[in-house]
Amino acid sequence: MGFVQADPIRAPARAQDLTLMARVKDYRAGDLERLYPTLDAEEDIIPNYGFVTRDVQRLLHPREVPETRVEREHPGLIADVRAVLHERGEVHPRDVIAALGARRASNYWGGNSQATTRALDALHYRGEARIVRRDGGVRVYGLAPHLDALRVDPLPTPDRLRAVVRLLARLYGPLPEPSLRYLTSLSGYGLPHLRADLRGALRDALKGDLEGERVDGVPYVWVPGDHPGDAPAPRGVRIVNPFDPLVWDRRRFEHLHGWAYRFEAYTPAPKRTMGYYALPLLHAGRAVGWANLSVRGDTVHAQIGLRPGVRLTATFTVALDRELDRHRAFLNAAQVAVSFDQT
DNA sequence: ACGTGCCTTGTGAAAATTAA
DNA sequence: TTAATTTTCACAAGGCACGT
Repeated sequence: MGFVQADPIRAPARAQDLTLMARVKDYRAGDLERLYPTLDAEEDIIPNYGFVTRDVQRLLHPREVPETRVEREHPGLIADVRAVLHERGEVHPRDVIAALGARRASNYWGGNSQATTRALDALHYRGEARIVRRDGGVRVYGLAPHLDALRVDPLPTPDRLRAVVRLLARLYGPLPEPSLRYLTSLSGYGLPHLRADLRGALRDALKGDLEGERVDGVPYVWVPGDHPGDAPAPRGVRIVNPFDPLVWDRRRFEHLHGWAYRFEAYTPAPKRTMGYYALPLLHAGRAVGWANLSVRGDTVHAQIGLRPGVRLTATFTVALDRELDRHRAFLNAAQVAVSFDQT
């Protein structure tokens, strides 16, 4: 995949775990965090925050970063945090609070965070630090000599840009051209000084690297070898997370499945129609509804919503039970309790 | 109390398309 | 060729589930 998007909300498991359990045999919730130090994995941004291989990370560095908000709000703090990191070699956010004191900083999403933690994040963004592991989901920071080396000997910029667009097209394609444009612009956060060139790289890819066809008048694109007609017809039921590449592009979802899936975490509770963290549910490749999963005690509670007109055939319920049992094992639970939303 | 992530919606600007 | 209209793009703003 090259990139797996991270999200910490456990409903029922972190997004990265859900994405991986759909693709890795016998994957269990928490495996990525547990095995991360032994894997060819880094945390970085393309097109969003998540986990990348080092080959992919080389496309993103060296990164020329404009002044971040925490640097503006707390002049000099990042130098102090850098000094603590270099002195210890490895720090948990609470170590830095202990060393430098607690100070508030506003974060991008409108909330408050510890200023020192924002500064660690800024060092990571700048390629001056890496995530060495997570401690119960909390990032532990260390030095990043492999990124220092890239400052001296970077990949050629045109190669980096071309590979970024190809990665997006491979991971999220086949997909509508405007969606690839959107993914490319989002990736500008991972390559802030190459934003304009990224647009050019997309133009070049559309003329050269990628293939495409119109579907119902919508221009779809993909990397050579990924022609949608070549994929085997999917079978069974699959419950996937909101950030899975299979459903990430809401435009494609709506075009292919005929209804709008929405991530409703930002929707005020009374206005939600599916649920805070409803997971798209597919049967034989068609999105037929959603699932809200939670673990209480040793039981996975599955609340299933179905689109109008979807019937509970024997084929469907057997396949659903099989999928829920996969989730039960993944979540290390003993049993499953299923209920259906009234529609 | 804190750490952790981000998608959707609204708005105005720009670009593309169509009409004059 | 220019004006009008439609479509696309870019940006800003905002909240919460869950575990420690």
